[in-house]
Amino acid sequence: MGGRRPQRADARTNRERILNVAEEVFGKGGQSASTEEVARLANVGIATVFRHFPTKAALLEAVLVQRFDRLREQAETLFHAPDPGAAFFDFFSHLVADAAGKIAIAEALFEAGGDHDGDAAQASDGLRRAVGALLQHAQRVGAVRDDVELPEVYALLVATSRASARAHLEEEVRDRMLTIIFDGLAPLRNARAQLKT
Amino acid sequence: MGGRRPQRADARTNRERILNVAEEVFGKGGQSASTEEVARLANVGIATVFRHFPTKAALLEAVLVQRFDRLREQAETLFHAPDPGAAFFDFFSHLVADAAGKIAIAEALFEAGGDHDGDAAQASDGLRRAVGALLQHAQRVGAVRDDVELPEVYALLVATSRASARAHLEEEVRDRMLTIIFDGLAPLRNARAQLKT
DNA sequence: CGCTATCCGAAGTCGCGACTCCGTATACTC
DNA sequence: GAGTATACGGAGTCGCGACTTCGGATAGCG
Repeated sequence: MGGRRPQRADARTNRERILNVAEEVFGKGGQSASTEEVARLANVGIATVFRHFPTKAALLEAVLVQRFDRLREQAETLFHAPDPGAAFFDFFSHLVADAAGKIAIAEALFEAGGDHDGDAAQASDGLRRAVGALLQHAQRVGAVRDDVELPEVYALLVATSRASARAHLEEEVRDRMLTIIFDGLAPLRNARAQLKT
Repeated sequence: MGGRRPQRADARTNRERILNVAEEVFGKGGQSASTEEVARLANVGIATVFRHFPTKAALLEAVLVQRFDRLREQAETLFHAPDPGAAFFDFFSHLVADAAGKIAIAEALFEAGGDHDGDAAQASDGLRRAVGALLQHAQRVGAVRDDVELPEVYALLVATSRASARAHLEEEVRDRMLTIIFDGLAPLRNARAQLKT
């Protein structure tokens, strides 16, 4: 008994292609993009999609887990960067730029902050933790104000990601937006506090 | 001929009730909330909704126009406030706080920035212009850096509004997020260098 | 090269939500 | 208070998209 044959080669490649196509399709059209379009662009029947991913939600979740994990790994790579300040700001910029045109990802990143459980929420949490570590390192070297905490920083990260996810936001405007936020995160604000009195 | 009777009283009140209920329903559930729910909560048949607003999109647009116009009026009220700096920041905060739980409005505010035309886009544009005026006034009195422009400020406004539109964002975190942005918008970035007088 | 478990695609089913039809009810006119 | 245009509600229709079924193909083992 138990003589289970291994997965067939074509099944494996199909699953992978579906996942990649789904990332693009959901990225461009959001969660409301149709499963049929994913199948068509992957040169695959609709049934094949559902065979590999029992529901549309499962497919979306698989896409998200893949993406979140990838981002988390990138963040972890920067844990031991020589300049933690640059590491933090670079990762912030990179994530926001990366979100351009990735509607579903940005949305999910956003909602996963909440109550939903499941693999995607778990992966999202891992990313959040990694960002938290980057933030702490940056604060330790004085590149970021000590009095800011992860929740508001992450909220800003998510908000700007979502903002650049949809069209109509030129790269230049996005950068100027980030400049403002980065200025707000920088320390030495108290120069003004003394003035204000 | 031409003896068109005026609109009946019950029709007028129904239209108004539908519009108000729709604002709440779309606010809470986003654009994907069903027309049938609007009808039910308004104590009205589905047909009545469609009689007043030919399509769901038209209903949504009516809601948005109402909301955008109201916000624009509030902004215009502040044009001649004694303290243009406070006026700008207060309006920013107010709009973001107001967006809490108003999913559809924040989303639409966002997308209306783009190519869509129609009444909603026009109303959205009016709001944007009003914010631009507040910004200029604030800059004129030195409450906001001179080198920021409307596009990035508006993008930040929209992004934070969207962020607080959905659940999972406590009021405190929202305020801390705004503090960071406001600090980034404040002038005197080089004050610590020259300790401005 | 034949056998079979595995995998595939096309053509369905099914439910949901936007929108319509029509007989009934109600506000307004005289 | 009778007549009529206007408005109403509920029971439809219709299309779309998630998911299933099943006969046919194909990989991989011997």
